[in-house]
Amino acid sequence: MPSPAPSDDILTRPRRHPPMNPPMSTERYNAREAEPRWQKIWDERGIYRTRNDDPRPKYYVLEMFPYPSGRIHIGHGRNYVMGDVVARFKRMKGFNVLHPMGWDAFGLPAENAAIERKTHPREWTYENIATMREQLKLLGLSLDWSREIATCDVDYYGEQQRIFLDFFKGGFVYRRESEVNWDPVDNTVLANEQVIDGRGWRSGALVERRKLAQWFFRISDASDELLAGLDTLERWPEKVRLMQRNWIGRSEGLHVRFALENPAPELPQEIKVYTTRPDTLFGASFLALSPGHPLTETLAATDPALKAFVEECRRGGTSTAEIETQEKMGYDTGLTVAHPLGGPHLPVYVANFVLMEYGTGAIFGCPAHDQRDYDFASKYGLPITPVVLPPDADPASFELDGGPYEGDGTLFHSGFLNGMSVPEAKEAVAARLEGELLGNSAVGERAVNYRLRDWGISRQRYWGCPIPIIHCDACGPVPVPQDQLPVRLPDDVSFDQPGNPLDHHPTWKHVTCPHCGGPARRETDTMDTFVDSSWYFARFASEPGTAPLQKAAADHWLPVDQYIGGIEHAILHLLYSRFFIRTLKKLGRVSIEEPFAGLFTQGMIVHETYKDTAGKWLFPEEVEKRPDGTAVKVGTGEPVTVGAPEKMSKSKRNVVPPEIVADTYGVDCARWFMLADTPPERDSEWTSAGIEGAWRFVQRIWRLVGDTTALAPADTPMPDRFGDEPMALRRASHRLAAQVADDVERLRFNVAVARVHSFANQFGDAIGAARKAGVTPDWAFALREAAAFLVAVVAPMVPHLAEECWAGIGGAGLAAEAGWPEIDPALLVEDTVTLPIQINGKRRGEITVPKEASPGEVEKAVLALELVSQALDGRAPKRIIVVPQRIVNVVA
RNA sequence: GCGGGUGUGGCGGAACUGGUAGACGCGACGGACUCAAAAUCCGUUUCUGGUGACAGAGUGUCGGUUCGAGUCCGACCACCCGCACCA
Repeated sequence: MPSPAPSDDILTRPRRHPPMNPPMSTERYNAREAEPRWQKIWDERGIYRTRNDDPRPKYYVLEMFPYPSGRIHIGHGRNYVMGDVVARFKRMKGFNVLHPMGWDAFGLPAENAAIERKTHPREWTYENIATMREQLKLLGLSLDWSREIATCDVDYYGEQQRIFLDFFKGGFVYRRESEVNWDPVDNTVLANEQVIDGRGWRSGALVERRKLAQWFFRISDASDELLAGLDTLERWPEKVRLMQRNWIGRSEGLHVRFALENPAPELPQEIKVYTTRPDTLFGASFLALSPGHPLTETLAATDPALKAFVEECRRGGTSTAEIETQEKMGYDTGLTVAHPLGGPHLPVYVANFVLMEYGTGAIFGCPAHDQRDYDFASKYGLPITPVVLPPDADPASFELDGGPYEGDGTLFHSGFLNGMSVPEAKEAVAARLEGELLGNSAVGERAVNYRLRDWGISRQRYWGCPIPIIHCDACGPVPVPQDQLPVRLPDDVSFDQPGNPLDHHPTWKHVTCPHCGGPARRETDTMDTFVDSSWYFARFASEPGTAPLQKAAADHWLPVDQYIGGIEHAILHLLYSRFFIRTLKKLGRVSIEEPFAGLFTQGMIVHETYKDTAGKWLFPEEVEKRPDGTAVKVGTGEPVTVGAPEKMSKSKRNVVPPEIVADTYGVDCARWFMLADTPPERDSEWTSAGIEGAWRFVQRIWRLVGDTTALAPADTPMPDRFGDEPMALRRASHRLAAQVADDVERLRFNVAVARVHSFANQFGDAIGAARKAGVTPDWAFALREAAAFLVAVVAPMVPHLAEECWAGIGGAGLAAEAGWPEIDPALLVEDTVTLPIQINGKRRGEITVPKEASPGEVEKAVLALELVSQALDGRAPKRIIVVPQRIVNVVA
C-alpha cells in the first residue's frame, strides 16, 4: 500500500549526538539500554499474542499494511505509533486486542528489482520484509507477530485463488476486451505509472492503446449498496465518505430513444441516449456518438473518412491533462433523427468528447445549457436555442452572454413545458416519453447511472497472484479444479526478455483441460495487488497456522474497530475492500458487510529539504544550522539552501532513519514527538528541536517519578484526611486519567500530550511544596498516586519508559499488562467554581462561588462586588445573565 | 469548472453543544545554580500606549444575529485537497 522509499546508506551516515551528556549517568533515563531490554521481556513473555478464545470483549486495531520496498524511515512510523497507542490503551481498558501486521508483498517494484539487480522477486521481497520487520520492532510496537503474513505467501494467495473461483461461480467475475497501454518496442503492457508523457518509461516508445481480454469484478453492480453502506459508516471521516460518494457518482436521468430517419438496412432503427436534463430536450440541436459506439464502428466500415476520424480520436494519451486540453472534435455522419417531442430533426455526429463507458455512449446536445455542447455547437455552426429562462430575465429579450446558462429557471420555447420549473419539466418529459412508443417499447425510460466502472484485475505480470483459470479452445475458460490449487508461481523464471515471464516460461502454462482433457493453456495474467489488500484484515482473524479465511474467526473479529492509514487510499483500497467483503458475505463466507467500522486518515511527516551549492540533495545529518538561521554543510562550511518541508522521500534525502533516532534519543522520544503538537490528521514537521523537546520531557517524567520514590515511602496507606495541596494533586491525577482516556478514544493525541505536560508542571510544583512542608502521610500518598497515574497514562505512548518507571515505583507485573488507573468520580468534581464576570461583554473580574450556588445567589454576590457597583455607578443594571458553572454578564 | 476543507502570537497548535482567546510545547529574552559550560530550576513572552496598577485593539476581510461570536449566518479574499468532457 504506502510505498516507502528505501535508503541505502543509512548505516554509514553521520550521527547527530544528543544535546546533553551521554545518557549513562544514573540520574538519567538510559533509553538505549532500557528499550531493547524491555522489548526482549515483552517478546519472551509473549504478552502481545492474541487468542481468539479470550472471553474479554474484542477490539481490532489495524494500520494499513506496508509495501516491503526496502527500508522504512521515521515518516512511515506515525500511523503505526498511533495504532499502537490505541492498541495499548484498549488493552489497559480490559479489551482483548488484535493488533497484527503483514506485508502487501506482490507488485511491480520486485520485478523491476529483478531486472535491475538480477535478484529474484521472491528473494528481494522476503529480504526487504526481514529488514523492515526489524525496523518496526525497533519502534516497540505491541504487535502480534505470530499472525504476520505476506500476500506473496503461497498459503495466502492460494486462498485468494479459491475466493476468485467462488466469485467466478457466483457470477461476480467476467471477462471482456479492454484497453491497455502497450509498449510496441518492449512488446509489453505498461501500468499507468510506467507511462511518462505518453511514452514507455524504459523504451521511450510512444504508447499505443491495445485491446486485450481481461478479467473484471462486477463492482458496478454493487454501486447502490456501496453508496447506501456509506451512511452506516459513522466513524469514518466525512471527507472520505464524500470522496467515495463522488467516485460512485450516482445520477438519475432518462434513456431516450431517437428514431433514425431512413436508415440503411444494415443500420439500427434508433439511437438511445442517456440524459440528466430531459427538460432541455426542446433545445437539442444534435446527437453525438462516442467514437467507440457500435453504430460508429458500423458506419466507419464503409466510410474511410470516419474511420480516420475515429483513429485520430484514439491517438493521444489517456492522461487527464491531455484529455482536459483536447479540443472538441466532431464528424457529421449525414444521418438524422426525429425529435421525440416533435421538434426539428437533429443531425448525428461522432464526437471525441462522448465517452463509451458512461451511459449509452451517445448523447443529445443542448448547447444553450451545457458548456461542452456549447463549445461543440459553436465550432460546427449548430443552432443554440435557450429553453431555460433565468429567474427575473425577460423572455422577449433574453440572450446568452457568450456561454451556456446552466442554472435554474423557467422553461420557454418548449411547447407544453413552457412555464414549468426545471424539476417540473424533467418530470413532465419523463412521464410523456414513458407513455409513447417507438416500435414496441417506450421512447423514454427512467434510468439511474453510475460513474463507477467495473474493476479490471488482470495484470500481465509475474509477481502477483495467478488467476486460477485454464483456457481451452473447446471449453472456454475453465476453473482450476480445487485439488489442483493453489496454482503456484514457478520459481525458474527469467526477466531477460520483455513481457510477462509467466507467458514465456517453457512449460508452466501448458496444461490439459480439466473438462475435456485436451491441450489447454493456463491464464498467465496475475491479479491486481488491490485484490491482495481487499481481505488481508480478514486473514489476521484466523489463528496462525490455520485456514486463512475462517468464517467464525472473521465474524468474531470483524469489522476492524479502528483502521488507520493514509488519505491516498480513501477511494480505491477502501472501496474495493468494502465490495470484497460484501461479496464474500453473499457467497456465505463471512457474515459482515462493512470491513472497517472506524477509519482514521493520518497526516504525513514532512521534513525540510537541503541542497548544496551544486544543487545536490543533502541528508539532514550533513547539514548544520547556524544561529543566524543560515545553514552550512558539516565539515566543509559550504552554504546550504534550505527548502520548504516536504513529504520524506529517499530521492530528496530528507529522511530520518529510525535506527539513528533510536540510537540517539530512544524510540520513546520519537513516539512522543510523533504524537505531540500537531493534530494527527495533519502533516507534521520533523525537527531536531522537536525531538530534543521530547527527550527533555522523557527525562522529566523519569525525574518526577524518581523524586517521588525518594521522598515518599512505598505502600503508604490512604490517610483519612488530606490537606488542601495534596488534595489538589489528587484531583489533578484523577482528572488527568479521565481526560487522557477521553482524548485517546477520540485519537486526539496532541491534546493528550498537552495534558500530560500540564500535569507534569503541577506535579513538579507539588513535589517542591511537599519538600518544603515536610512529607506528611497525605502528601506521601498523593505523590505516590500521582506517580503511578502518570506512568500508567503515558504507558501507551512511551511504553519502554513506562516499564522502567513502573519497576521503579514497585508496580505489580509489567506496565504493558497493567490496567488503566481507577478513577474516583468524586475527585473529578470541584466544590467551588470560579466564574468570570463580564460587564457589557468585557471581562472585568472573577468570583468564586460554591458549585451548587443558585443563579440568584450568584447574582447577589456579583452585585455586592466593588468592581460591579463602581461600573454601575449607582444605577440599576439593565440585565444580569448568569450561566451556571460558566460566566456572569452584567449589562449596565 | 464542480465538490470539500482550512485560515488563531515569531512557530506547531489549544479553546466541550455560543460563555475568561492564546492551554501545552518550540523558539526568544531575563534570572538562579556553576570557576565556567552543559543539564536543571524560576520568571517574562499577542499587539499598541504607560515605569506602573491599568487602558485600548485583537482569531483572513467586510457585514449581520446575540447580553456575549474564533465558534452561528451572509458576502468576499487566500491557501490546500479531491474529482474532472460522466451528458
